[in-house]
Amino acid sequence: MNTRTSWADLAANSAAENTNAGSSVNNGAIGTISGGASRTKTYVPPHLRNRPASSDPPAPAYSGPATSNDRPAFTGPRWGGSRNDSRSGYGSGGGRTGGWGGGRTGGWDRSRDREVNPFGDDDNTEQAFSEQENSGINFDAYEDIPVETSGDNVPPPVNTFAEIDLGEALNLNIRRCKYVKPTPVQRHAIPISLSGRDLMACAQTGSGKTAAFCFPIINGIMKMQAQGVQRPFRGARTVYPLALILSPTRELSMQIHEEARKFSYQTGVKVVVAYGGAPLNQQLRELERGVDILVATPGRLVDLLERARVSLQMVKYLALDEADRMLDMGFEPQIRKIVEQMDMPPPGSRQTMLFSATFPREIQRLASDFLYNYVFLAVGRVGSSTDLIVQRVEFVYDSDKRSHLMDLLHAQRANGVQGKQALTLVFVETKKSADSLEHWLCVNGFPATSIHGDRSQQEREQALRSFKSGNTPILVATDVAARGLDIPHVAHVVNFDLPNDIDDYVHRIGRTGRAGKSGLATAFFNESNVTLARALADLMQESNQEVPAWLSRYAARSYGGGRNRRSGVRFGSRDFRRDSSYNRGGMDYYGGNTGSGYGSSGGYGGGYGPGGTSAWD
DNA sequence: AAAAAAG
Repeated sequence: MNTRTSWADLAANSAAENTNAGSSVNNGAIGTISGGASRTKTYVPPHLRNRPASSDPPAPAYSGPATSNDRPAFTGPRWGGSRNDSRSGYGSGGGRTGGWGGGRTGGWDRSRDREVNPFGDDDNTEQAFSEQENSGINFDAYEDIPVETSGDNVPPPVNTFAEIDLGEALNLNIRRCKYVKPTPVQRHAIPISLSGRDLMACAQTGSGKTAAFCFPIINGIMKMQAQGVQRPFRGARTVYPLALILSPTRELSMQIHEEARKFSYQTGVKVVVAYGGAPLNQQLRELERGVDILVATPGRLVDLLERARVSLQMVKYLALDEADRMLDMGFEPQIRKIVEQMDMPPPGSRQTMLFSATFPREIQRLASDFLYNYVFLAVGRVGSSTDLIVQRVEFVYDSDKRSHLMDLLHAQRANGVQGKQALTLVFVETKKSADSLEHWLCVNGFPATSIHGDRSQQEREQALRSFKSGNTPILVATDVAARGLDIPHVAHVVNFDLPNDIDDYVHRIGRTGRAGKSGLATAFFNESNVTLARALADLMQESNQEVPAWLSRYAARSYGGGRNRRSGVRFGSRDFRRDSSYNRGGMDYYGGNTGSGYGSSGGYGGGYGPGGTSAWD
């Protein structure tokens, strides 16, 4: 599909494609979602299985309403109304006055206890581009996606949501989200989770992972509530979530929270988010109104745990998104503290799900500490980091990078769609260079904003909104924006500075080409990136990209240093338990390979783009 | 060496 055209054409085409309204919608399967299937097996919540009596939570003294059904919901805008990016275009000086928390105008109706409809048009920024996009769905391609599973008695995949008994309320939300058919990772992961098994899942960026772990969690909590689960009482100020979802960045936690709220609408399951950089008091108030699913970043959660405002004692579901990042050197101690050193039930007494697009084997080894008899699942490329993204590498000296970027942007603007610059995400190495590049772009007439860890949380969120809305169609970012963020319509990802780790590259370019759309990724390569040459060349080759001869020469010259050398795996990752080097004294009971190898390789799922939010992440 | 995550 990659006939050679100029990058400018590619960017323009990709932008055009992303704003065109497609028409072929498949709504056949919707009608077949069954309200309540005829499954009569009594449900045993995970915490009641294999559980020594001694570890039961203390008898609850609290006998009030056990579920969070009847809580008022917040109807106001998040932190005051929408604002324009104050830095957009330098001088446009968007006047935002309020700071945090000032804008809690909506209030909530205590008497009615009405839940805000998350499907409403609360969030205008998201709607700016996409009225009625619906790209064609290439369901046949699903069959070609390579899948690897390993572990004991792996539950078989399903083909439709109708085959799984998720419950009426959840089915309704799935329909509201316009999800017609489960994505490949959902087809496999949901039955595994519903069967009560722990899971380590490796699936490409934008493949529907959030729903894959949210659906079973929501379903499980609904069942617990139907059985009248009761929580301990340790003073009114301590809350007991039943599920915990951790992610490595604040914005990703926000995004997961928004998704989870949609999935749990009118299910009686309450989702709350907690992250740093935002006023603690507001989050505490939300928590006090009750929480079933807590979405959090590690730092803020540790804070809440140490203040005893949150107890993990009742956690029955633990999900780590971007799990490999969560367990890398910077995060691991914090994660271990949360998972192993507070009051969370141990593996086997809770259900644990780890998801990521990349899963290096040493990280798998660390992660296995959190898991009990788990299933490993790797779902092959689903139209990301592969054929759907055209990857280009250009040799550019540091001193030429700016003017080169300028050339790209100029040509892109010339080919702009509807007079609008296509959304371009520019990754740089440092926070400082993000600031200076943003400034330089603005000075040179390109409306840009930036996101990185030295900006205030308001600025970060504002930048993201402004970018999504097309107000500032260029976003300069550090790796804070590399993972998980679902930004529709990103036409072009520029690796102004390449990362040192090929996995980071994979995550970065995964910000484009989402939900079955095409995308373009351009990387500036020079001598300071030689350690990446081999991995980059291999990755590009694997995804049928044109590898420049000069890059191949760099690749051949480098001695394939360990970490960055992809070991010729067909796709994604491989269960480290199956590597021959992993053998702890005959503990071989994991060895059984029940792999449902769909054998074939290549091919991608067309995917569907339900208005606004994709089913894919 | 840098980025992220608490204030």
